[in-house]
Amino acid sequence: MDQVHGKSCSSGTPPSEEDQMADLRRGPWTVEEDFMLINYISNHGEGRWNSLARHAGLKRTGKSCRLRWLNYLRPDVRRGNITPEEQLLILELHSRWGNRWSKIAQHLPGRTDNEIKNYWRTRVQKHAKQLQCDVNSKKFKDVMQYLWMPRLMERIHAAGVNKSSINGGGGGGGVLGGSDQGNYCSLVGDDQVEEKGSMDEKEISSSSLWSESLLFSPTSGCGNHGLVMDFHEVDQGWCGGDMSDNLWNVEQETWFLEHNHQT
DNA sequence: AACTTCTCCAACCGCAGGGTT
DNA sequence: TAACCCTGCGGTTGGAGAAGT
Repeated sequence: MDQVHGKSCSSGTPPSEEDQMADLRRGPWTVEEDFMLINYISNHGEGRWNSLARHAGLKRTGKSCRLRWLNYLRPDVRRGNITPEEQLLILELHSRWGNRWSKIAQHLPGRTDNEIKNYWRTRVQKHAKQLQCDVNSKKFKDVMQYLWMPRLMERIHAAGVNKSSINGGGGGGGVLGGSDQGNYCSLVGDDQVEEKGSMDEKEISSSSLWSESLLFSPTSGCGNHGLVMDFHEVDQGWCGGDMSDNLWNVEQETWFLEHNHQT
């Protein structure tokens, strides 16, 4: 399905600018195109994408080349499943910045804004839909804050314990369990999206978030903030249980919403 | 096996902002 | 300072493959 935009220029006179535009390729990249782009960038570096596209002999727009490079060909692009750490960070940063995908991506080394955006749309938004709430609603933010993020932290914690090499943190931290100020949960509260009194970017470097996450003690994060958090009557215990893939649990989340968001 | 529906993600589009002429 | 170009961002789309019937 090689799509070529419009007519192709016939032999004879050199192609006009219009013809060149009309001859631009669109759609999926071929191996040859990838090779040409990689080769050119390795010799000349990236940037100035329009002229790069011309000089590399690619019948693509500069935009297309840039996108292909940044989202796919760059050597440091990470592929594969989003890890719990990354998921937690995405939820966390999205709660702070909203759909600022590129900004969020800066804190996930090797992940592209496109990938994070896709993750959000295909997983998180879909799940919000299942819960019949808007991703920007208080309800949804509460689910994120009180269910998903603790679950993720629990997973990370468990994984860390299994590896027996958590950075000296260990138990008791209870980042989620403390008062409302300054703890992990507070980041998601209210309708904040953007940096009022903006925290310095350094302040939310991934390393600080990791350490916060790893300090979390699963049992301490549950019963606080005056919210009803006793899920024992719901299948699949809320704290503990199978850590393999229970981030999304519509039943539990519906229960949570029913007991905390009666309308 | 054939068909339909769903999911995921690569790639496109339009727009905004910044730099240059 | 207006016009143009380039880059980057966020939203959206379309197709391939997986899953379901």
